Amino acid sequence: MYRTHHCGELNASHINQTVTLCGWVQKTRNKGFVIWVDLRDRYGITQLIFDAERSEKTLMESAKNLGREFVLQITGTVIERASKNPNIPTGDIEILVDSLTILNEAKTPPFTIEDDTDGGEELRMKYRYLDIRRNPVKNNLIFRHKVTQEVRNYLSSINFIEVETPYLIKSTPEGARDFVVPSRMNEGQFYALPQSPQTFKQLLMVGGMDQYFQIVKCFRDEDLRADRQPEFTQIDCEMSFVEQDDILNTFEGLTRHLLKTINGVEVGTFPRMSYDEAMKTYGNDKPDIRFGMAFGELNEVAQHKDFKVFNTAELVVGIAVPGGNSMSRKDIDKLIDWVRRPQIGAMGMVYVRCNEDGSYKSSVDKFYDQTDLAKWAELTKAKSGDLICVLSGKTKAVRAQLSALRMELAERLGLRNPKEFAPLWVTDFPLLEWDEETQRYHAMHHPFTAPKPDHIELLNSDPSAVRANAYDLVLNGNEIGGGSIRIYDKKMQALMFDHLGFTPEEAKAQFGFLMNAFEYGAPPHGGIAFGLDRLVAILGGQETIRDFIAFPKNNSGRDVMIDAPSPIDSMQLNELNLKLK
RNA sequence: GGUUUGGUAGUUCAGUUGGUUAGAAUACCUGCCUGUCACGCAGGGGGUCGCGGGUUCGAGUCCCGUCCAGACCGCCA
Repeated sequence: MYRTHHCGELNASHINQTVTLCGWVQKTRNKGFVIWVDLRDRYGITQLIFDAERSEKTLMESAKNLGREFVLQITGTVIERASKNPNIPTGDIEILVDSLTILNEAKTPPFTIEDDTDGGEELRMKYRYLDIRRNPVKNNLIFRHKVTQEVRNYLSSINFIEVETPYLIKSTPEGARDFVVPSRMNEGQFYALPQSPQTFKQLLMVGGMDQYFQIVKCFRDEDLRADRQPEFTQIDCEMSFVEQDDILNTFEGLTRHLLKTINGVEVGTFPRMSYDEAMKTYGNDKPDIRFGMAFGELNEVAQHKDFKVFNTAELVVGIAVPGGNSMSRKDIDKLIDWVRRPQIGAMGMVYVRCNEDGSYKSSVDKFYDQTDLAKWAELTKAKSGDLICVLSGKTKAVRAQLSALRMELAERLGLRNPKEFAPLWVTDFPLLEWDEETQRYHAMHHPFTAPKPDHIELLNSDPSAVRANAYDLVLNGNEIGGGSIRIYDKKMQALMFDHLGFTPEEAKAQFGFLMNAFEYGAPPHGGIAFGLDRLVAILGGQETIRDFIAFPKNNSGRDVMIDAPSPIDSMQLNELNLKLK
């Protein structure tokens, strides 16, 4: 047996016991007459003591030569410290070491293994195994484990069955780019890694599994972000014989359970908001509702004056920034520069100062009097001391711009409290979305989403008006889950592919297996998938998912530790019948 | 593909208008230190200023190109 105890568990009650510990050298403090060594493992830190008076000379010598991150096994006696450290759980005791075994030596690590490390992102990724020794990363991984454990417990307790689905599947042109895998045995043919187990979980419903879930890796070959990795994990779920409400209630239950067991937060019934309403009120289909700053549409009161910019705009819309009137002219100018950055793309910004005395001072006083501005304040729910920011232009673009401004200001004002959780269901998503590039409709969710029954008629007359029983679960301004009621009728599915521009032959070649299955008694079904990485990060109070993934990829999709992707040798290429350009 | 910020000691960073031998902190090494725990004190070693080119009497600093990294936009059914 290597050890009798962990480095985090010993306290005054263990005094006089002989113990054996294993761990890494966090730090040595050599005072000459006495050497202290902080020994660290997953559970904590225990102080070892080597003493000129009480320890053998050879032992003192070996202790002197210990370097950071050496791996040790020590046996010694738990003794009370002469001077205690109230800051750590083991601070009352230390181990007077009798025997010391160096299990492994270590080079000096390239960054310090401490909570506030001096290491930069790139270095930490290259030596991720050292990074994982640090508390913040270690604790995130443990946190993630707790979340997945709770998910499995909860779903299992309500009759869900976890089923694994294949990773080597078929490439489809819809949606994100596929990662492809060449097949050696089938010359010139490729598998694709799943972007989601979507069709398989539907086939499991046809197979009568009734309530399925899977914590599963998915793959999308698209550019990365702080909250996006090319391989990521979903909590993928599907249910048979359900309506939208059944699914929303079931997974509201799961989410509430997680918030309670993981965060100790009790949340009431989740509010629901239609997609159209979310776009109108927050300019965004994943609004952060922890704070107000709802949009006020000002067309009625701001147009038909002499201000051309507004008169020619499709939408004039503003938000009230709480306490924003305290901003200096310079601050506001900076804010205007901010919205004019190409990433935001606004042409300019009109502002109204809401003075304490109830008067208004705007950047467009030439065109609007106090009565006009009072109406703006009413529509944006601005109070005295606020600043109203107004943007105008094409509806879609302006909403995106003002939404970005709203989030930025909320961040600056500290309104995005990571300890506060505001879940929201966004429902009634459009079924289809016009794509300018390919000049055709795309499925907004995916091509298996059912239109609302009373909207089927609209498919021919006004496709973009068709709404689906599709929904997203939004938490603190992040989409953490999304799903829909599926099509389970072959004819309906064929009609859907038709609207998406598939010929019947293409539809059959790519999704024939699904439509065939629908001919053998497919139950009505629907489901949802949660982005686990994102969910875990947000429950953990962060928005970047990388430190909740043991071995993440960098911005260019590289694993800098193992140096992947990398070329393969010509033997391998030959075997796969591949030739490089 | 685009916008933007950065790349200087092992590490995190500073480096003024282009001007002497490129600095600080920390880490590392040596010595000292009778209770440390961010230990302290004294000393020491450590640099292809990402790479290539240009301007100049002179470039870490200015210009062009390029590579790498971060954030964001496009993209992500």
